Amino acid sequence: MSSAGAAPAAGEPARPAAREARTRLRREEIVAAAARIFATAGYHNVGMRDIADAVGIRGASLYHHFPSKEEILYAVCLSVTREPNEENLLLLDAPGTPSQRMAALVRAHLRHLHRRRVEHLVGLHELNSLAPEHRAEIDGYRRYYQRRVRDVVVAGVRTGEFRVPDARLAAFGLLDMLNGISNWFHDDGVLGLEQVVDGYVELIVGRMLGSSGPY
Amino acid sequence: MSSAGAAPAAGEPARPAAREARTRLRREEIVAAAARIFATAGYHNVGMRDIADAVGIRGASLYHHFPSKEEILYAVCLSVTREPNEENLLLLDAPGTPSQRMAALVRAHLRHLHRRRVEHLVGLHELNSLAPEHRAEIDGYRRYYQRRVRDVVVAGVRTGEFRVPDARLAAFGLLDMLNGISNWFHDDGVLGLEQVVDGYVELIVGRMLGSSGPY
DNA sequence: GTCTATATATAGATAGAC
DNA sequence: GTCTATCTATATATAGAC
Repeated sequence: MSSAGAAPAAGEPARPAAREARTRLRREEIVAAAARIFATAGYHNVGMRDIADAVGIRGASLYHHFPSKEEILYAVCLSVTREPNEENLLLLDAPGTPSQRMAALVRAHLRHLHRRRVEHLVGLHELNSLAPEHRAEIDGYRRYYQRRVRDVVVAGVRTGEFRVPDARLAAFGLLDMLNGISNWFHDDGVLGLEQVVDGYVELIVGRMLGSSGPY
Repeated sequence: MSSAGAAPAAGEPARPAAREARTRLRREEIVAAAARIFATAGYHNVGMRDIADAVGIRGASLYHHFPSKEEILYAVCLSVTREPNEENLLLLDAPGTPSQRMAALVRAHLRHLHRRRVEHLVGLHELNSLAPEHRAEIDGYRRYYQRRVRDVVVAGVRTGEFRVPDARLAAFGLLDMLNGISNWFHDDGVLGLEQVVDGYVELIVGRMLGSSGPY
C-alpha cells in the first residue's frame, strides 16, 4: 500500500495494483497449503518440495514468495493468532453484561477455531520452530488475548454474575477448554459445530462461571 | 525379567541382575534427559548429540541403548501415556459416588501432569513424529482414558449428581482443561499446584458438572 | 558401554536461465 | 514468476576399535 506511489504507465505488462493482488493471492495460497500439510504431518516432516507440490510449482520457486521455510510457518501462525485479537476481542468492548460478552466471545472463538482449524493446529503445536523474535511476537498476542478474557471474568465477578474461586484460574481453564477442540473436532463426527458451540456456552458461562443469564 | 534364567557364576565381571539394573537406569536417564530437551526445544530441533551431551556420553553411544531417535521419543510418550491409565483409572474403580471418583481423578491427573510435566509436553506436541504403529498405540491409550472419564460423567448423570448438556462434550472439555495446565503452569508462578488442584476440582466437579458434593 | 571416524541421506537454500 | 541444476549443512545412523 505505502509503496504504490507512481501512477502506472499505459503499456506495462501488468498494472502494479493488479500484479500485487495476484502476488498476494499466491502468497495466501502457499500459506493455506502449508498450513494444511504442517497440521497433518508436522512442520519438520514437511519439505519445501511438499509445499511446492501442493501449489503446483517447484520447490525453488517458493523462495520468490518467502525468504525461508520458517517465514511460511510464521505467516501461518501470525494470521491465526492476530485474527482472534482483532475480531473476537471487539465483542468484549461491545455493550452488554459480562455474561453476554463472554458468551459472544466463546461463540466467536469456537467458530474461528473451526473456520481455521488447520492453522490453529499449527499455531498450537509448532511454536517451538519459530525464530525467537517471531515466537515472542506470537506469544505477545496470545498473552494479550488471555488477559482480556481474564478481565471479563473479573468484571463478571465484580457485578456478581460470576462466582469462581480464582479469575485467573477460570480464564486459563476456559481458554484451554476452548482451544482443545482443535484436537478432536471433526466435521463428520456425531456432534455438529453449533451443538458444540451451544454446549460449551452453557458449560462455560452457565455452569463453570455460574451465570444465571441471560446470555 | 523373563530372560534372567541362569544363576550367575561367581567370577563374572558383574552379576546379570545388577548389570541389567544399571542398564535400565541408563535408559531411564536418557529418556528423562531427552524429554527435558524435547519439551523445550522441540523434537526435531534436538540432535542425538544434544541428548548425548546431557547424559555425558557421545552421540554414537546412544545407539547402544536405543535403536533410533524415534524410539527415544516413543519411550517418552509411552511412559507418560501409560502411567495415567494404570494409576489414575484405578481411582475410577474404587468405591464412592461418581462425584468422589471424578474428583479423585482430577486430583491425580493434575498431580501427574505436574510430576511429569516435560514428558507430557512432549506427549502432547510431538505425536506427529512417532512411527505410525507407535502413534496408533499411544492414541489407543488416550482414547481408552477418555472413554473411562466419559463413563464416569455418564454414571453421574444417571445418579442425578451431574447435570450436563452432553456427557461426551463435558468429558472432552474437562480433559482439555486439565491437560492444558502443562502449557502454562510453572512452579514459580503466583498459584501453587495444590491451589490449582483445589480450584480445578471445584470448577470441574462442583460447577461444570454441577455436583453439590460431597467430594 | 563408550569411543573415533565416517557413511549416507535429506532438505533448506542459492545461481542463473527463460 | 517459475524453472533446472546444484551447493552445502546437518544429522541420523553405522563400523569397528578399545
